[in-house]
Amino acid sequence: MLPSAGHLYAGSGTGIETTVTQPKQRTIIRAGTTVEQMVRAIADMIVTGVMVPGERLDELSLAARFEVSRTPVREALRELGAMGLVGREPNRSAIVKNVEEAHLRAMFEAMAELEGICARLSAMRMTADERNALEREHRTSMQLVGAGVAEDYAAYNTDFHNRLYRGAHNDHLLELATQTRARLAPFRRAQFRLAGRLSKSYAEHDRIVTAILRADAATAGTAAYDHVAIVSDASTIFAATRG
Amino acid sequence: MLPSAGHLYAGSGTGIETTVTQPKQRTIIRAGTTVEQMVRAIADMIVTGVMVPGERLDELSLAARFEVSRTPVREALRELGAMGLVGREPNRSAIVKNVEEAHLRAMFEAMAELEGICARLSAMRMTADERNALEREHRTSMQLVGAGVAEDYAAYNTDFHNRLYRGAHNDHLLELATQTRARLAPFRRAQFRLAGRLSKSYAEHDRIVTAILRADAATAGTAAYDHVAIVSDASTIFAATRG
DNA sequence: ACTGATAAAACTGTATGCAGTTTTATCAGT
DNA sequence: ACTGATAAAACTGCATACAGTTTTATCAGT
Repeated sequence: MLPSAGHLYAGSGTGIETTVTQPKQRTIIRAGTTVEQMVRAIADMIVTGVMVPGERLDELSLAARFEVSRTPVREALRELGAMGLVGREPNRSAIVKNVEEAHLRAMFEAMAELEGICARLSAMRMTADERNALEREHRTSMQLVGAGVAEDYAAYNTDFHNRLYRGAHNDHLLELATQTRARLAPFRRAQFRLAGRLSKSYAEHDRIVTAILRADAATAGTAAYDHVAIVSDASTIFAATRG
Repeated sequence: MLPSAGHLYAGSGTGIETTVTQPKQRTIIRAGTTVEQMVRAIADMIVTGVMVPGERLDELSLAARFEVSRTPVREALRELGAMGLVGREPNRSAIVKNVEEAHLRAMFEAMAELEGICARLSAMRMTADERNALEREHRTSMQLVGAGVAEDYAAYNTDFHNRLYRGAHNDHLLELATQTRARLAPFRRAQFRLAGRLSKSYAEHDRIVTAILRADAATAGTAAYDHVAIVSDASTIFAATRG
């Protein structure tokens, strides 16, 4: 599987790896269903520029490429359509959408606002247990920074942000944040490959955690907003250089 | 098609109408593909409570219900999953996601935050034309309040809020707001039947409009937040009485 | 050569079939 | 009666097949 996209995964930490001989345990990484794998793979190819905007994604070619039938390909394309990464019209091939500058910025801006809200609400609503867990995990993550394994830190990072979303104690907000984050995932994946980003990220997290532990809602909100805004900047630069 | 959901469309304005005798021209309304129709039909059934949270959506039953094969059903379910209306896990039936009491409050809170953000950004970013249009429409709506036709005011109200969402000049925020609003729609509908709600709504709009015209972002944000929060209160009361 | 009609190829939309997984029902052992 | 094992039924994931639509290639008429 993933014949042409394979190299994308070699060091990207999505951990798909489909050596048939190996049982698909892989701790918690869970490769997921065929369709999920394809969604991620294609999403990555789109945002990394391997597939250029306007490029046709015909089902048969993709099926051949991923060595599956057209059925899962169709489902993957539909999901990518819902994610806004590909355009779809009846009886026409799906085409790679131009995730152009403007919309990317919009998504990051929205993400920043959402994270800000979650952090603010977390500062007000997190239980003692949640605060303790947040602090504990945050401290632990320092070691990951030292180790410099981007892959591990990315996994922790996801966990950290999910804690913020859940800490707001608002299911719908959690859903909106998760959803937006999922859409930005492919853009963010490339992020941690940048030098020095890890320790900066940790410092930013620290500001957020400290504010939340102090129940300082306003500071937590702005800190979280800024954290995303920074990633946004770095990411748009990346997007600009690839085009 | 749409055997059980048919009545939903009779007066709902989604304009699907599937009388087979009629050619599917329908100007620009475009019924769309089978899958699109199903997505909308199922989404409506979920949101209107015809399908209750936790209910299993097994593919075979749906296929029978809509008189199609499982393939389009699967694609519809995948899209609904991406929309967040149904939950999906590998090898399990899709299930209708929760829209219960607690979640309802969460949705209103999230909606308030989103409206607040949109109003704030609108105050900063609306073009002169947008501001003028907003003011003009707002003034016109006063007559609707006088007439007291809740239905007409509701239509205007939707328009007003959409202006706010668009005024933020952020596609993704527009999407999140629209999506959340759509989910709350059924709960909000009963709102305007409450006595005195119309003129109160107008007054609240007025505060928002004034702030936006003055480019007073902070005031616009809080005014919009409060506007939704008020509707939320009235609505949760309603929700309590119906259950 | 150039346009327009026409046929072939390519491709999407949907149906159906099979393999593997999960759920449900049945029944022996206690 | 009640638990746990086991077999049957139900259902999902994926593959394949076919019908209908769109695109491309070909060729007659100018």
